Parts: sequence; structure tokens; C-alpha cells
Amino acid sequence: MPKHYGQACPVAKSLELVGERWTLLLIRDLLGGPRRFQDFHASLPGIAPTLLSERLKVMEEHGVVTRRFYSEHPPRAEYVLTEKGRELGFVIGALASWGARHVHRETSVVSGDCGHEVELRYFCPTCSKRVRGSSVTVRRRRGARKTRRS
Amino acid sequence: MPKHYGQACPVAKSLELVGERWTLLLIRDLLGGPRRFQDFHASLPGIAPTLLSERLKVMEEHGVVTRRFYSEHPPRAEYVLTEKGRELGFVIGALASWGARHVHRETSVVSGDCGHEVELRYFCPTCSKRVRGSSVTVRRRRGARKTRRS
DNA sequence: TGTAGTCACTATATTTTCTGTAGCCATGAG
DNA sequence: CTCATGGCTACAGAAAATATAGTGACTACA
Repeated sequence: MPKHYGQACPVAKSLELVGERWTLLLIRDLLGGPRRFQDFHASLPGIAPTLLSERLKVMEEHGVVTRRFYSEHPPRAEYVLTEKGRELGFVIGALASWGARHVHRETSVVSGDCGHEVELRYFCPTCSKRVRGSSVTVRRRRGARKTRRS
Repeated sequence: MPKHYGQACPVAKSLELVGERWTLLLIRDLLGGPRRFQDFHASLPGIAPTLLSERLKVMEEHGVVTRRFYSEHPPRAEYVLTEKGRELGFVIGALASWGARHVHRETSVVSGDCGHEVELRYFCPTCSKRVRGSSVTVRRRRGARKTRRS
């Protein structure tokens, strides 16, 4: 979605960066470690190299991934998530969790430690308390006007 | 993305349902309560009625929203999220949270109760313990083979 | 009545984006 | 030399999105 939504909303702004076709799947792959051009090509049957190239370039421009050269001279690069990119893990996690419950019941999202199915929760680190979804809101940082729920 | 990704992955499957342009913004709006055609049109400058109509129809087919008639005879409907749709709140929340940190710093995602900024965490309800993101995995429900991290 | 306006869409032409496939350059293996 | 591999780039054609106009069924008002 290279076109902008023209909204002062963090959801819309995020989607302008990662909401285009394929982008979140690339990030999903990158959460498993560095990936090369061919890795994506193998893991995502159907993505045209043109588009893969383009998506990686845009993600790099936005500071979501870094290109790391493991060979000069035939220039050979691999892509690594930045911290900013790694924090998209919750978006992928939320999609995976929802998908596993509602669309692709063959899978579930589990903890590698205990093996049980995990869920997402909102948490207030200041109060050390769980916050329920229905009371979570988007606010302006300095002023106080509420905008939208999520 | 009406085209399928052709992957047995809950992230890919979720994106096939909600990953198209505008869809997640419609869901964001619907999390705030029932909405009518004109409400979307007002809140999303730029979405063509053709596309709005189409997106709503697809979401209805997938059981994410319900069409509720508040008038017969000029048939006038409003759209409401189903439980399945409401559970997408975490996807929106994750996008909002990431966006507020990295893209649209003017906003933050807060608890309506205490007013502090909230964060997302994985939680194992069986063990009643927090699970950190790096150990969260997607598994096949019956068999045991690991697939991907998130 | 007649005129205007609202609401929920549908139709259509144009623009943009995505797909599919071919090709290029550098290197390494045989 | 020839072929293969990796990391791309260059198109042409297909598909999707945008912008805008229009329809049908009313309601409100003069």
C-alpha cells in the first residue's frame, strides 16, 4: 500500500509501512533469523523477484531490516531485522494466534518452554497489572483527547 | 489480497482474510461499535464505495462481521463485529502499539483505567506465567513438528 | 406535488500494482 | 569453456484500486 491512508492513527501509519501484500510474511520469515534473497523465493512460492526486491528495499528505507553483506565482489547480502523490525513480532504473533483459532485450526501458537497454547494480553508495566482489551485506547501523547479503541 | 499465498501457516491464512488494503482499518473502526456505510465513508477518506462494499461483503462471508438491518424497505444496514472479528483486536492493538512507538510518536496506547502506556505480552493460561516472545512457536495441533517462530 | 437531500450501494473508465517470465552480471565448479 | 548459482533488473500482461457518476427507495420541506 504505497498510497497513504492520510490518517493520524498509529494503526493506519503502521499499515502504510507493513500492510502491503507479502511484507508481513517477509517479516514472519525474518523473525526466524537472517534470510537471503533465495530463501524468500523458496519460502514464498509466487512472489515475483521484482516485488521481493522492492519490498526489501522499502523495508530497509524504513529501518525495519538491514542488509548485511557476507560477500563483496559478487555482492551477496542477507537481510536481518532491526530492533524496530523485531518488535513487529507481536503483530505476527497476533495474526498467528487469531489464524490458529479461526482459520487454520491445524496449528496452534505455543510456548516452547511448556508446550501449552499461549494467548496475548495487554499489560501495564507501571501498575504491574493486566489490562483488558476493552479498556485499551489510543491517546495523543501530550494532550489528552481520546481517539480510538483497539 | 484475494490471491492466496498457498501456505499452511496461520499468519498467511489470516492475511488472506484480513490482509487486504483497508480491511484492518475497517475492523479498527468496528471495534468502536457498529458502523454504517456512511460512517466508513466519512472516517476513511479515499475508500471507493465499490471497494468498501466489496470488503464488507467478503468480511461478512468470512464471519468477521454481521450485517444488521435497522430498517427494512429502504434496506438500511449497519455492520457489527462477530466474536471472531472482535478477537482481531489484538492484531489492531499490536499494530497500534508498534505504530505509536515507531511511526506515529504523537500517540500512545494506554489503559483507560490507569492511563499508563500498555504493552503486549504472551501468557500461558495453563501455567499462569508470562512467556517471552522469543520462545513462542507455531506447531501442528496433533503432530509435533515445529514450524515457525513469531 | 415538486424539489432537494440522505443512504446504501452499483457501474464504469482510468490508474496503479502485481504476476510471470526472461535476462544480466559476477563468480565458482568441472 | 560451459554450466550452475545467487542476486538481482526489465518488461508485458493481468488483476486490483481509485475516482466519479449514477440508481432506487425513501424522507423532509415548501
